[in-house]
Amino acid sequence: MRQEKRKELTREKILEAAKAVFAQKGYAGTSIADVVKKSKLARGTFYLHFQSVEQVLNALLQEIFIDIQRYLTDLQVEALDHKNFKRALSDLAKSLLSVFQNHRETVILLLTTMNSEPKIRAQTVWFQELLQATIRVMLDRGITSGRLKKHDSELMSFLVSGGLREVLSQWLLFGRYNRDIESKVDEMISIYMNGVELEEK
Amino acid sequence: MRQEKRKELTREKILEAAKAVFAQKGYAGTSIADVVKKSKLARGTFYLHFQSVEQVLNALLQEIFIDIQRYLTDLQVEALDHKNFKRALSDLAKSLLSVFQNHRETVILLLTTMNSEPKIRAQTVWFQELLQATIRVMLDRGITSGRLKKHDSELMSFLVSGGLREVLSQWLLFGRYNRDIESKVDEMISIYMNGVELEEK
Amino acid sequence: MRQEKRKELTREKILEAAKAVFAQKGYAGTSIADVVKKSKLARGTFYLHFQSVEQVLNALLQEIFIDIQRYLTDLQVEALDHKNFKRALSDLAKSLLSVFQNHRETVILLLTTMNSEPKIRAQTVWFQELLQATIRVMLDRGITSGRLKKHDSELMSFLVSGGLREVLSQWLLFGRYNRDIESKVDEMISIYMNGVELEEK
Amino acid sequence: MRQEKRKELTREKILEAAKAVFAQKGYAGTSIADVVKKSKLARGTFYLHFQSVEQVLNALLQEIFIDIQRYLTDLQVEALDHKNFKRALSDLAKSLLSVFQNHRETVILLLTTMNSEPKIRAQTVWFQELLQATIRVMLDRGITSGRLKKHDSELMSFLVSGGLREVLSQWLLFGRYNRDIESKVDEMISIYMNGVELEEK
DNA sequence: CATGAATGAGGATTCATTCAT
DNA sequence: AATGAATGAATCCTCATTCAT
Repeated sequence: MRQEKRKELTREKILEAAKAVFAQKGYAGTSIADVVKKSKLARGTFYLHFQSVEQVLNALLQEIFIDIQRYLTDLQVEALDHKNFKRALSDLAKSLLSVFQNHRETVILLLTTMNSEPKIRAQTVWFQELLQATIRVMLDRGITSGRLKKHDSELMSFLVSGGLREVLSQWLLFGRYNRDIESKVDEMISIYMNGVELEEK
Repeated sequence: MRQEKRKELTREKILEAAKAVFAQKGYAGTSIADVVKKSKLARGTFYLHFQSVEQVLNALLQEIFIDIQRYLTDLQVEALDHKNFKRALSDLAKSLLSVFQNHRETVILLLTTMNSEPKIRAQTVWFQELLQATIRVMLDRGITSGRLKKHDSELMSFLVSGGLREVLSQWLLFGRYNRDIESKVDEMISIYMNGVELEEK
Repeated sequence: MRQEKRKELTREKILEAAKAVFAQKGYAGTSIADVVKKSKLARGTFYLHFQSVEQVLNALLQEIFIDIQRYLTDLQVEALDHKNFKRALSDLAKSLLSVFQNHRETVILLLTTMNSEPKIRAQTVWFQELLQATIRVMLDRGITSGRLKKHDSELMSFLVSGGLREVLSQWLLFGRYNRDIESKVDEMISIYMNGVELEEK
Repeated sequence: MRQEKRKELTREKILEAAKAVFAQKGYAGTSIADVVKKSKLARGTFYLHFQSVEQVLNALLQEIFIDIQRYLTDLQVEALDHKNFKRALSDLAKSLLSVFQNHRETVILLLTTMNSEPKIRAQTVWFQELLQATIRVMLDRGITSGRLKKHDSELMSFLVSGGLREVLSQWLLFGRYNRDIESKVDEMISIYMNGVELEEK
């Protein structure tokens, strides 16, 4: 029993080391040797836990995936039934942001890793697909219930997930909106809901 | 004089070979050896023209950069002065798409390369920044002229560029919208302009 | 614990291989590949122990340096206090020669490597400087004690170390004096002590 | 005829460039590419004049060889017949030094190149051999004429050439004796002639 | 379970050399 | 005679992977 704990601890060390190296050199630029050196473990030890750097990336993304998935499924349920629709959306978005905040390093890893070469892409599509599916479900419900215009909900989900991703990048990668991220979220929602064009009288 | 032509030709061969390998293995996965093998030139010849794969990427992106920049600056001028604002936007977006279409392979390279590790990011930011700057100028003019709501034009530019990028990815990377890309563009514009929420009566 | 021994053994193999290649091709002409081939180890193994051929040279010279230094400091102490000065000098010189004899290959390496390009020179100056310093100390003591003429002891140390080096080269590099090296040493001392000019009567 | 002059000029450019690169990187460390780059000529041009870096070294040493040889043969003739023997030696040594002074760069090249690996050694032995032969001839004449003690003139020539070489190195390589080289020469001669030991009364 | 020395395949880079212009 | 683009062998160096301890 104690040996298992020890093993788990070593695995954790490798993940931590990998996270640090990824942040510094980027995923594509890190070798097993890099992770081993950072972890201060022996070269052979790495292979007892992972077979490749890719697997480490996978394990890291796995962790955040579960969190995000839970949040989204939990929250989307209530959102559209709520009387104050925008308010519900705003709450959803903000709590999503807090999840990202908690996994800051991993989300950055996700952002810099998404859409790169095919092999890695396979490990990250879930993020976009999950986001897009959630948005789409909400939109479809909104359309069905007569609250939203009859737009192509798939296209709409692309626009929103893309916009969200860009704002996320600006926030986590480039340090913008460190303070007023929450108020910006409300503005985003307002734009998607009501558009930017002024009505002519 | 003919020798210079020959050199230029060799350079072109390397760029073509690189484009092909990038498309197959992704940027991060391609070695100088790969490019050399594909180009069927000698190993040493590569170093006569480039120092690293990164420089090849750079040269490739350079080409498209000039095209895109010219298009955007040319077109943005007219757009907002036009009487039919949406129509002007639609035209702009569509001609931009045709530029992307012409540089299909390079745009894919750009999409899969953007936002990856810092070193490469530096070579691709211009794309997002150019796009965002263009959008922002248009929005600011729209706001000043009283046609658009007073939203944060920077935030708005993030949303639009992000949305556009995602749609581009879906189109060029995943083969969606091969036929009706043009009609989708009009729908996108409509969403950003008027929002998705139905007015309550 | 046995693993460390194994490592030390491998290191020794590399040093031996290097010594052999140096002797055959000369330092400047030997590549890492040469040493690896001679040692029959894997290419990567070399880098586990050294970073460059230069470092190997260094390690080789280090060994002899310690021996020579010990001899010189041990012996110089007694020499000048001795009643029979020439005899003491002769003993010192001869035991120094025996050190050189024992490290034959490395001394040859030293002789062919000294005074070459700056980078290597830095690793070999100690030899000349050590020799010259020792000689100088002895001379200064001889002058102070009134046994030697008041010549510039630095200049004198240059002459003696240079002469010694040349004789060494003739002996170890070109195979001269294989038998009567000892009697030659006495003649050298005699020359430095009493000069070559006959007194006029 | 003019073409020959042009060719000679190009050859000179290569020699000059080589001299500069040798001084900076040392002989062993310079490639044809280095010399070509420094000379600002085309790669192919090098091969019209030389086949290897070694040949360039050779050409460079050739120049100084002729000068030195002439000096030595001219001067040794008179020296020993002179009434004031030491004075004659002193003159000889000093004019030799002035030859070295004029070929400063090449002599440094010679000093850093002598006694290195076999292939190069072959090109530089003439220097030591010439020096030693000259010294030996003088000594032998001195012995025959009853002016010098009956030492082994070969051994003596090794001592003197070695000492001279060391002093040369100190002077040209390490910048010692920049001013008083001439007075040091007289001291050297005095040492070799009369020794350093004080006569007991 | 953890260690780290050794391996050798493979990619990066340099260099002498050729040859068409 | 001079040029410089192209060549490919040779070297340098890193990396994932194995295995005895």
